[in-house]
Amino acid sequence: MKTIPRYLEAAIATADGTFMALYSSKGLVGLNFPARRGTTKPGAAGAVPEVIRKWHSTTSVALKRALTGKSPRELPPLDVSSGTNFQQAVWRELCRLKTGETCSYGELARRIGRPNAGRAVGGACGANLIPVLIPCHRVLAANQKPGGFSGGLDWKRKLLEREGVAIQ
DNA sequence: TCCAATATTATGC
DNA sequence: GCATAATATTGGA
Repeated sequence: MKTIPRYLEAAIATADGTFMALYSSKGLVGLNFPARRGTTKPGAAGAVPEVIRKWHSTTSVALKRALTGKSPRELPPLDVSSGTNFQQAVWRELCRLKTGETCSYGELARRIGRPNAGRAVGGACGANLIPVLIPCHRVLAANQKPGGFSGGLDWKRKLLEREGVAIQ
């Protein structure tokens, strides 16, 4: 699962910056937080297949809604083939969380049938390539402690706050 | 195959 | 509260 064939990158401009979406032939593979400086320019949009343009449109809308604390109406197909079985199980479970709902790593582990794999769940969340759309930010540690976040704890706090979730 | 690292959790001081 | 041990999964030597 290291083989990264060839992905297509497309930019999504939001009020919080320009996100970078990564697509494969199967669907959305990854989503990156806005890079500090001059993000790589939106590549040649002309070479983008029709399907991906549609996905990108859906992704764009879903992302913007998610950023404002609302649940996306529609998600593009997610290509999670880059993750292990365990990770995919975790991500699938994450997608079940509704806006404003939170869950602990331990509880999440329990839901996927690995009651003691809380730590591994943390690892799976950290390996999540599609933050925001796969709500890894809604996962807190046991005592409602913040835990961590790939794109920076700052984002986690901001996202949760917009969904009406207060964290210590 | 083994070793080290982790966005955890439960327990003991 | 802080330090320590236990546990699951992953990635690399």
